[in-house]
Amino acid sequence: MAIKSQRAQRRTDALSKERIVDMAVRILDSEGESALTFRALTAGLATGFGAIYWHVADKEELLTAATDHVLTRVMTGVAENTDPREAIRAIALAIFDTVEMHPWVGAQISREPWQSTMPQILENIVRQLQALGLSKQAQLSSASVLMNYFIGVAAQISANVCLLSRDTDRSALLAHRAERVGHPQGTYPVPHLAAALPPDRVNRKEFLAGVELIQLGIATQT
Amino acid sequence: MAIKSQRAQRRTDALSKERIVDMAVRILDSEGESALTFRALTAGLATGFGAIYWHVADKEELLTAATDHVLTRVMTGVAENTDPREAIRAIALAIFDTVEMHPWVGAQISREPWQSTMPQILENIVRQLQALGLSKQAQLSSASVLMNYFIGVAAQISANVCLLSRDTDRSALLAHRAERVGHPQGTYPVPHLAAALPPDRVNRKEFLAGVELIQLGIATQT
DNA sequence: ACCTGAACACCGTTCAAGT
DNA sequence: ACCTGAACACCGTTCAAGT
Repeated sequence: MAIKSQRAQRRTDALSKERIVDMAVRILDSEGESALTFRALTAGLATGFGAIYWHVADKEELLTAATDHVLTRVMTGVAENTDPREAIRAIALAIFDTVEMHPWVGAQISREPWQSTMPQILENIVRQLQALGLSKQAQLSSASVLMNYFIGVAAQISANVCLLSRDTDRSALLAHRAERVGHPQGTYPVPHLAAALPPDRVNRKEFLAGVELIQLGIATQT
Repeated sequence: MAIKSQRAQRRTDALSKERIVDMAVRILDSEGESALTFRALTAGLATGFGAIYWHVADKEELLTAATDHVLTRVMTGVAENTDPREAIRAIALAIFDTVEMHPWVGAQISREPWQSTMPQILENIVRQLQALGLSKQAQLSSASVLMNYFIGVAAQISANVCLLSRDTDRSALLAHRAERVGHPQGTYPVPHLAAALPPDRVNRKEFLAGVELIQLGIATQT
């Protein structure tokens, strides 16, 4: 009933960029990146192509807006007035959890790293590094390592989710992997390691261990 | 003349996966990722679609094969019997230079990190970390940080090259960036930093500084 | 076994036309 | 100003047909 009255309203409430982005995020979350087409959008919003293109220039702009929307909501308020090391840890975890909840964000981050919210996150990290008393030079390389580590992990998570959703079962994926890994160069010293290390689901604990390793490196710069 | 005789031969020398991959690499290098279509391939090889699909299953397989081809050639012989720290440095530089020479490799690496040659590189890195005497646990997180840093940088390089080739001139790109960065959250403490840090061309020196920072972190684990 | 090329399904995007 | 939807250009992929 509530739905029906909303449907009746649908010509009353104007189409806005916000509503388009909301629908895009809903589609991306529920059916994955390949399901976000302009046709699916027009169907979900009950409009035509032109209506969407009136509010949004591109599919690219739509994707960055969606990423922006999800990331900013998570990043606001994170890392307020705590210890810099803790703040960096909190930022890292916020990114990790977001990408694991919305894998398409990971792909988008690695595709266009400096659009959307990423510059703000970078700036936040730099502020923490400043608080640690690092030199400008050390700030630069430290921030670069942290950001690129995040981007790399994000890309990996979304890639793994993509593979998992395509191949129906795990065993097929692993067989597929072993097959591709096994052959290429003749002798292959530690195949079990290479087959085991690329984790199907990047571990939160492992991710944090990486962050802490980087922080150890940063600590030597203070 | 040499070309003509080669053209006459074209039905004599069989189409092979290797020749297809070679042509793919040539197209990717000269005209970028968006230019690699099956139509361009058939035109370049003077065949039909079916001929290509006979040797190659997918566009995905074609891209991983192309990445494989470029990466293995660079990685073979790198880091033979030197100091582990030097070896890791050499691996890092090899990846960096490859991606800068073939930006599409960067995109592919971040899209499918564990197909193609990446597992071998990972395995090589783990061997170096083993030589440093790290514990299994430390090997894991150290290798993860290094690999993901590489993947993140690779993604960034290819993204920047994409942007640069799309926007004709640099100033337009920077203005575009400043516009997107300036607004989003009201106050924005260090805007010049955020505008300056995302480097249009990721610096080799900065990249190496990051590697060394990570190595400092690794050194605390020994 | 290996190759050809018309045909199919499906994209993003445009644009004349409506309100 | 804002919306509609047919139409366009361009993909990856298939497949009946050839050699």
